[in-house]
Amino acid sequence: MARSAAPALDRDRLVGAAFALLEEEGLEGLSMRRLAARLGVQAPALYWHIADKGELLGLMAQDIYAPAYAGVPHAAHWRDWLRGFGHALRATFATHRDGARLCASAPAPRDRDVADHAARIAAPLAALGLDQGRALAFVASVISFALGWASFEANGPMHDYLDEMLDFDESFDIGLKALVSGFADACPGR
Amino acid sequence: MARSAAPALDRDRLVGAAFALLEEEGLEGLSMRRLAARLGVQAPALYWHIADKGELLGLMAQDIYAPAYAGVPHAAHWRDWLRGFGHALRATFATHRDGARLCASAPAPRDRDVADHAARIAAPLAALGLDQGRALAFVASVISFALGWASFEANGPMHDYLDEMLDFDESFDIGLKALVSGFADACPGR
DNA sequence: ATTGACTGTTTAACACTGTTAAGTCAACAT
DNA sequence: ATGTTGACTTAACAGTGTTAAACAGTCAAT
Repeated sequence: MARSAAPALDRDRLVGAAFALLEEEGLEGLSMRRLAARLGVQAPALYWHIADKGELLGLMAQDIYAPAYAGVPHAAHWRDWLRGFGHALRATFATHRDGARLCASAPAPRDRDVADHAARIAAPLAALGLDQGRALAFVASVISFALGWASFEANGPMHDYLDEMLDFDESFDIGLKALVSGFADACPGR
Repeated sequence: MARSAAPALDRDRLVGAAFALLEEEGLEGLSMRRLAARLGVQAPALYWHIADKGELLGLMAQDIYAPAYAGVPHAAHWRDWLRGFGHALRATFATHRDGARLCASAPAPRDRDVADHAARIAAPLAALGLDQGRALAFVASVISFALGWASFEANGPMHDYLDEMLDFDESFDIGLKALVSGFADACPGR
């Protein structure tokens, strides 16, 4: 069972190299052959460790989302948490080149338990007194906004267009604040 | 100058066929060769009419955005206009298969006049009394939200995940309402 | 010690992709 | 009749994700 021969390649090293390649070459340059070359190996070897490129992108997307969830500062109200989450998301998208485009095009894993996954997403908000339905809807909204914004911002020519007449950071903050504080209307009490 | 030989191919027919192909095969199946085949022509012939695939996608994106702008019902307040715009956007994205992903990946045209373009985007809101800076920021926010939401929703496995416990239409509406009504805070007077 | 299984990788190949260069053929102007 | 130009074809390049088959190596059992 436990083999002693060092395989020299595993999922983690693979994903790590993929991120390094992404940083250097962008999403277009992230090809299986180049990734293999960087790992000193032939392309088909990668398929021993992952099913296809989609799975690789999925793993990378997970590694982009995870720190966003983890990096939300402690919050006393679910609205503060959502704002923190939004900013954390945007920050993570910005740290990895083409991060938003990657997350937008990465397929979600398909073997997971649905209810479990949803519960995990909604957990931080549920802990702050929000029912799961609203929690999911709000999180989905914030993710959509951050993802859409980052895609928008990452669109080269579009960026140059708006850069002269729009402060991206400030405008994102305005939009996020508006979105979250607007949730109050959809929420009884509080 | 005016040739009488029917060229049989022009930009409009090209874009039209591209949309038909998109509907049938999805964004992945939208290749230059397949598009050419559908037009009864060889692939390189397309390059007589467009510079590259990016330009084709850009034209298609324009044809997706345009009816969204045109389809916003008359509004007395900029907030009503923004809500109408958001819904129109989502409707257009939904009309064309992979519409959101297409718009997210299509490059913006690069020869246009920046100020002019921005002015045109902000015009409907400016007419309702909003200064151009805020108008651009708000429109960008609504586009980002709708785009991100549609990308989110179009992500197959993710959709199946959330479909059981999330009403996409209703949740989008909640988010959009929240976003737009939240803009009031960023706005003096009104 | 030899066999057999299993892991991890290689080589070769398939069916594609976007795109360019060069050639072709009709319609027009001179 | 000649040349120009518009619109297209054929051939090709360099690259893509992915699969099948072959091949080392290392392990467990015989």
